[in-house]
Amino acid sequence: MALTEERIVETAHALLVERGLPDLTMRRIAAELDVRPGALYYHVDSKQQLLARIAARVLRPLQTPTPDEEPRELLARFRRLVLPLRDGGDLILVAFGLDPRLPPVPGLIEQLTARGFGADEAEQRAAAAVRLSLGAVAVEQNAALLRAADPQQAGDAAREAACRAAEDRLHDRGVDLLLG
Amino acid sequence: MALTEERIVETAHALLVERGLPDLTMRRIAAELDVRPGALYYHVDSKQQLLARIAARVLRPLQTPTPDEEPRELLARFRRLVLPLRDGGDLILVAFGLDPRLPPVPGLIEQLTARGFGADEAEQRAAAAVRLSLGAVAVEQNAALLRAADPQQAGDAAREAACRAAEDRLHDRGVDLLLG
DNA sequence: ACCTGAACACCGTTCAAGT
DNA sequence: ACCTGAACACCGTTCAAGT
Repeated sequence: MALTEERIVETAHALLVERGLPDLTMRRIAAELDVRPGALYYHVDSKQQLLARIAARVLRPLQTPTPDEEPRELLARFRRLVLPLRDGGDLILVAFGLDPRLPPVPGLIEQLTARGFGADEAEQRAAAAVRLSLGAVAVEQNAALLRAADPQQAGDAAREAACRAAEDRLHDRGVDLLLG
Repeated sequence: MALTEERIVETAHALLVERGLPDLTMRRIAAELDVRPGALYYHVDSKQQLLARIAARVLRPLQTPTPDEEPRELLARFRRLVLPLRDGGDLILVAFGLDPRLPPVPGLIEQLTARGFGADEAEQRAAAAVRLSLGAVAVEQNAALLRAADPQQAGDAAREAACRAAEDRLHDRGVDLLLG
């Protein structure tokens, strides 16, 4: 099958889901596609650009908006999308640097204006909420990685669940304050 | 002069301030200290651990608390400390994964309780505010790097200042909502 | 047009051997 | 105890040459 940017992004996305961002190297992606590393650069400018495409793909489920979805539910979906990807927060952080109007921001603004916020107010609150979610996810993922690496805490499922629950509450609370 | 962990952290911190996180390699740090790369590993467990020490050093000015400092001013200082470091947000994000009670969190909690918030409430709001700041700084730094790399926008000082001002307002607004 | 082969200029980390 | 020399197993990226 011919190599295309589409296929590269697809394969890289699958690799991200399975192995996480640290293992997402150009050489591994090439190997997965049975191709020499240099071949990727005929279809893709750089790894940076490829990561941006992958991030957009990760967030694609948020682009088809469930109509009248509550702002906090939209953000919760955002969070659930990014959280399971190892170092996924870092990836999406880069993507938002590139394009601040990535999902779920436009949908969020729409819902907030529909709920009576002014245009500027809705825009600011949406941007702040996404930044809070991203910061929280990135901190949480780093903490989880470190717990996994620490032999003292590794495999402690109860502790893991407690940390997750605490971060969930924190996130909900912050989002409520920003969007309430 | 004898190589010590202290000297390594000091040199690495200086290198971070001058060149940014992407150029902060073990090999460069070693070269700066006129030593072979392997020598660092006699004093430091890993790059990861070294980065955590550097992050703590970056945040040290926040540990000596200006008495009765307004919560938003404390967070503004946090932001001003991290923002000028190239990819500094990423570094501090890792550090907070390691230790969620890094400055300015303890001082922030203290100020919030002094202003009448309950202990849990103060803790949650402080954590949320730091996560918002970190997410905002990371997004902003990535955006600035991309603008600098884009020949179309590079060197446009007016646009740069406008972006900065917009992010400042966004940050202040978010912090007010979380700490108000 | 599309890909290979091979290189360039790097990484973090380890470890026997030297002092 | 502390450091060097040298290697190991990787990176992203480029580019002449092949098809």
